[in-house]
Amino acid sequence: MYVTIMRQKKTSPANNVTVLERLRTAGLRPTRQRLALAKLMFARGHRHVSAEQLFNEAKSSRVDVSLATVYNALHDFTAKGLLREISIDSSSSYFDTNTGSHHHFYFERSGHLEDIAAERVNIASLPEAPGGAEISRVDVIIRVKA
Amino acid sequence: MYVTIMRQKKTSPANNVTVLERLRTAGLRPTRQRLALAKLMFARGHRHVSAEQLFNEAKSSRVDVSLATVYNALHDFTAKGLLREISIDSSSSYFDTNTGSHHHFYFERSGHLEDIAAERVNIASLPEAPGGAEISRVDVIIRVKA
DNA sequence: TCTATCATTAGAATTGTTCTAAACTGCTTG
DNA sequence: CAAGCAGTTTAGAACAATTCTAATGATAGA
Ligand SMILES: [Mn+2]
Ligand SMILES: [Mn+2]
Ligand SMILES: [Zn+2]
Ligand SMILES: [Zn+2]
Repeated sequence: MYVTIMRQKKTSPANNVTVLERLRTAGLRPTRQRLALAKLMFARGHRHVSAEQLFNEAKSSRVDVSLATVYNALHDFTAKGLLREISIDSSSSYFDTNTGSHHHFYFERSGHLEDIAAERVNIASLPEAPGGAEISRVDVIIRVKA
Repeated sequence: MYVTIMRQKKTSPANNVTVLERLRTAGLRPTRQRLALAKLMFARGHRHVSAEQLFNEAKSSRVDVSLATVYNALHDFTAKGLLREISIDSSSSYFDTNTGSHHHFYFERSGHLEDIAAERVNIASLPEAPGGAEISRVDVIIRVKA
């Protein structure tokens, strides 16, 4: 048997390569599941996605992964700096494909998050952390009644 | 039977009156449970308390309330503006006795929250909310590696 | 190709929180 | 000071997000 039939959904080769390289560079084995999930996450622009959402997208795309794998992948990606985890509404957490410095609008009615470029928030001064502790990041969340 | 024996833990009358008035003013019936919980919450300075924490404090103080009542009270207090709910770590939410405008240090290791007076954070400029939506509040969270 | 290591999985378990529906209590009215 | 109703409390069940378990499967280096 020398023929392998490829029946995977077609995606742009460039996209494939990019995602594969991103995983390898991050030190993550590019398994079938992680590749598929990473493609779903990173294909379109920046997003704020919950585990449940990604799990459903996977199902819709006929990517057969378990929910545990979705959580594992999201946490692994986060640990390697490919994603950032955000908890605003304590009901569930979002994974942000935008890992650069930025802030958020939070639409209270819908629970939706929208990025704010770092430059659009001008912080003139901040207090120093108690005991000179290191600041790991500053999050600004603008809660909007909408 | 004309004698009612009072075996409640003694608290300063002033404190009692204050808490009772706060509940009444807020439009909340000052029930035995709410009074006890409000006293625990507001007795010492500003705090960030989880439902579980308050439930345990109640037990320690021999205040016999159910966990459902703790949740009900915390949410009722929040709805009436006596508390403010904060969700940073998605594992559970905190209730903040400081309802004025202020910000927070978040100690990532311990999960502890510490207030920052509003004046200590100087925001020079903020973007307008999309569609001119009303901003309900701006939260600044300084995450500290400690 | 072999194999150690790492990843995936189904389903059970855990945890914070909410729901249910019955018992109870604060408050107003007569 | 009843009576009675709306608002409250409660035990425990139910829920939903997430994590764990332990067995199976895949990856990558030798
Ligand atoms: Mn998480
Ligand atoms: Mn809540
Ligand atoms: Zn974002
Ligand atoms: Zn606070």
